[in-house]
Amino acid sequence: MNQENVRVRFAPSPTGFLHIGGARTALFNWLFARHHGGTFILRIEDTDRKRYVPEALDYLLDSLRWLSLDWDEGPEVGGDYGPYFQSERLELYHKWANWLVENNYAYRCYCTPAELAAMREEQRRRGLPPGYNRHCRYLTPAERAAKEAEGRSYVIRAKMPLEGSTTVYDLIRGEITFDNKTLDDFVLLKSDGYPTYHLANVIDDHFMGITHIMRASEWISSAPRHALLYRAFGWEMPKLAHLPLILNPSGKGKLSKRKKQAGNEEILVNVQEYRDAGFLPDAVFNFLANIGWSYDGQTEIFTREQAIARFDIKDINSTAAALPFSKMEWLNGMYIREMDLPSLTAALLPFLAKSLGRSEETLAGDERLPQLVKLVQERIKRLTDAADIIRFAYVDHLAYEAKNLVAKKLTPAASLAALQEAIRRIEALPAFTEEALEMTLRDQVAASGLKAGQLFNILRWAVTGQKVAPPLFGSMAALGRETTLRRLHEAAQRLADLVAAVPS
RNA sequence: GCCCUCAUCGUCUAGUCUGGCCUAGGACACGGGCCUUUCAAGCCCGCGACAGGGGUUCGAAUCCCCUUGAGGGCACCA
Repeated sequence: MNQENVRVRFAPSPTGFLHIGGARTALFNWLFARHHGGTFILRIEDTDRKRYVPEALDYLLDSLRWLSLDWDEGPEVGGDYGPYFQSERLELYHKWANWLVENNYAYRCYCTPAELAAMREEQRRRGLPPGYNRHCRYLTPAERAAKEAEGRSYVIRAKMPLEGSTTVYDLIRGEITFDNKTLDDFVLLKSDGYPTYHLANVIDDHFMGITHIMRASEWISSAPRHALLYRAFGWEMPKLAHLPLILNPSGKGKLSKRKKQAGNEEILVNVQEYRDAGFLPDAVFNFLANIGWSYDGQTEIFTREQAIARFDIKDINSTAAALPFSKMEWLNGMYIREMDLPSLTAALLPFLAKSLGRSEETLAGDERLPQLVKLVQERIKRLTDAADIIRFAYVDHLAYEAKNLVAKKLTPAASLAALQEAIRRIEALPAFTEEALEMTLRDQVAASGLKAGQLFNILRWAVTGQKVAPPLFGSMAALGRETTLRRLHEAAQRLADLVAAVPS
């Protein structure tokens, strides 16, 4: 095992909700840190003031906590390498940006956004590759002094080598070489005094003692820029691992925050959407761990602890993956079936409350709830599926057509007779339990020569008003003697009316 | 346009580094069956892939090259 003290970070920018791909990145970093007994750091990259969303930090922390991805250093927990908000580290960035200028690795650029836009337009029109034309790199001292005298605002750009090549080593992909000619003089420090990702990330990773950088593979192209910065500073670069992208379910394009729909299939992009859609955090964790990484190529379901024990960067895939959404549903169902009743009930409460129009307190106090939850456990994939299945227990009046009470291959009159016999038996029951109900009703089937399905279908409609419902005896038991019998009598009345209306 | 990356069932993946154990394994989905009072759950069976072409080798999914395809990047965003 790795003896070095592993320090990794997840470094989101607070611009909105936590993207499921971001969550996967966080998850892999977390697994890696936990596997090595290292440190998982949360760093907030809030250097883009235009896209900054104040509430985003709360969303981020909520989502990470929901997934139980606890961080050892960062917001709310502190640490010895803070501050963990980049907006509070501006002095550091200025210091080192200036150092780069003084040591001829960077220069001040006075080009205005308008000039740059014009330049880009020109490049586009002439079919040239986009990129800064290095205008200010070649300013004479006099020109430079003049710009300064004008008091023009400036950015600091990296002075990239014009020839040669830069090779980075990726733990997942091996060596990746870039021709330096293709690297433009990117911005390090913006005119508003905030650093760009490239500068801040290198400085912070260095001073925070980061040992491994695990980030999405969309960053591969910037890796040589970062490598060159490390070289200029004379710092050792952390080990790199670029994680495979998560694609849209269609497999076309990376999973974007905007595309919410692919055909009829819904696409859940943010972690909170998974929660709201009735997914369990453990299931989402398990699901995410299976994208780009696999436990052993055989086992689909595993605990966090098992994943931690087995996690290794070397087993991370290099191939981009589409989200297997239907597998997410299956997995969630598996987790639901594994839960104990009290946990499931607690998890279900907010969803039931919302859908059934009752308060959580009311529902929690309903003595029938445990039985109902039990009925639901084997037939839901998402927590949101439960309400419809047990809705029959929360309506005052059942709305269904009387003809549904007529069993297959039976006349209305015969159906009525069967129903009445069932009522007689149930009323005679000394104890209204699932077992007692089943025994006497199966007795009736045997004695009457009816098919089980014939009798039970009549009763299901009578008791739940639904074609599809949970198992009959359990449903009756959950409903209770009084409600069950009342509904049975109502059904008998409807059937009687039907028989009277359609004599045959 | 330029640079970079990737390429196994519809999808997620194992196998690729260290060629032979691969007539390519698992899972989801799909189809069929069993069970069964409906719906589920569970169990069983089935369908289904090494992108194509060249090499290297006694032997290639595994190594090399080319083609094709897909994706990412090319901002005073991260």
